[in-house]
Amino acid sequence: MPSVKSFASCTPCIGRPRAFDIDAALEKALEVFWRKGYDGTSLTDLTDAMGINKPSLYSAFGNKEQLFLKAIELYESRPCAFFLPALEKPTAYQVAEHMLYGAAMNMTDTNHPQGCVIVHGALSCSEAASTVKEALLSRRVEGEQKLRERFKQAKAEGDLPAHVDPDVLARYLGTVLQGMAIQANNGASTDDLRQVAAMTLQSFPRNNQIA
Amino acid sequence: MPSVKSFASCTPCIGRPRAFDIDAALEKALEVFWRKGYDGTSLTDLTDAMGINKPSLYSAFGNKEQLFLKAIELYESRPCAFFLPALEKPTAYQVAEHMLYGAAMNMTDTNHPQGCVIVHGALSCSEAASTVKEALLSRRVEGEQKLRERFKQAKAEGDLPAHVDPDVLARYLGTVLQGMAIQANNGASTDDLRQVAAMTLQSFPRNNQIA
DNA sequence: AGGATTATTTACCGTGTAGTATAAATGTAA
DNA sequence: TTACATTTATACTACACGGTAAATAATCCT
Repeated sequence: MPSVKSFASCTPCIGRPRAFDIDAALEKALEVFWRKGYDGTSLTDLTDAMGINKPSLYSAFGNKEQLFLKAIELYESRPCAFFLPALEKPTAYQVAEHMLYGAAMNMTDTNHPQGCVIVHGALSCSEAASTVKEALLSRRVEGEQKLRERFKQAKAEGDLPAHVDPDVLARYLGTVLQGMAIQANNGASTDDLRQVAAMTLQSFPRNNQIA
Repeated sequence: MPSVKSFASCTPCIGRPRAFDIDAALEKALEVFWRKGYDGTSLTDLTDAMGINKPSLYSAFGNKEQLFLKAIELYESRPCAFFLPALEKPTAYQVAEHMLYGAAMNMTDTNHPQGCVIVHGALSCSEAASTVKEALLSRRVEGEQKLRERFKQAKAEGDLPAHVDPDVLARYLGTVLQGMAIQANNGASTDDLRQVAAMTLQSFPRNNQIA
């Protein structure tokens, strides 16, 4: 996960300089998409939040769809993102643990909208914006794929009992995480989601567990 | 749960008779909302699917918002609904079991759109339609409330160990069900969701279980 | 200073939206 | 047959949407 500085076109050295911070504007755009979904966000919502005009938005980011995709990139590479760091924990149980508690913390953080922009965006996305829909779907599929591979590796390392199915484990964890996104969007508290995390971990196999 | 025949205004005995079946039209409307969400469904989508014109729709159902609310009523009272019947199972474990497997079956049933219209509708609903948003939110809150009460009753009956918290159980189950709705909407199969249901039940306390 | 290049502002375009006014069509009741 | 009540179809309104053309402003390079 490289620390990318800017997700948009690099600033040229010639011509009138851009009057706004392109990364700060993208942060604002992400915040709006996060709160209102893709279709629910209008260009007026975006330009108001970003403090720029429509032509500036179009010249800097292409169009609404490309702006959204860039916002999603930013979302996944944020320092507070919990998914990728959790994958690197030493045991499968710890992977699940960090992912669940990280989600409980992140999805209810009041410094940004509640829930998950990927889950919210996908459901509030008409079939007219099929590119966006598919991009978001593939993100979630990729996420579960990474979980599967991580658990497969854990099994190979003897970190998980031989009888467990990494596919099922990954799907179960993915389902709970997506459910937590809905709960957070509904106003659930951090502790509410922590309790869900604890329950979820009860059915998660550890090494040497009879299960 | 009475077997209501019609969710719309009763047919008068005088004047030009209505040329369409109002309940069949409502079924069609539900199907569209289910597939496309609230904001994602246009009046043209609705009138096309229902086979009627806009003025007929407005005179029969009021407006888009009221039509949606009536469609949700229909959704919850359908014969294939799984939530309320599951609540009446004799033990808490069986309640959870029937609800999870019922959801796995229902949400992937190819006779209608995948997932849950309440989850999908709420997320694809701009703040302009705050009435709809709140109505859907209260449905989910009520659902979890019913689960809580059912598990509280189970505890009083000695059907659940003394140390379990009905609130946590209800929230956990609700979270998984909502996650399953997302998974189904993403194209998960019935078996995929059945596996999730089985995993979920592993952390669900039974009577006389050490847990 | 004077192009060249890029960003900003303002005003606009075509389309799709939810919702409605109006009048014709179709039935019942007297 | 006539009066009445209601639904139908057509056409329309006002507005918000995503996106853009044209002119102006600000900077760099020569």
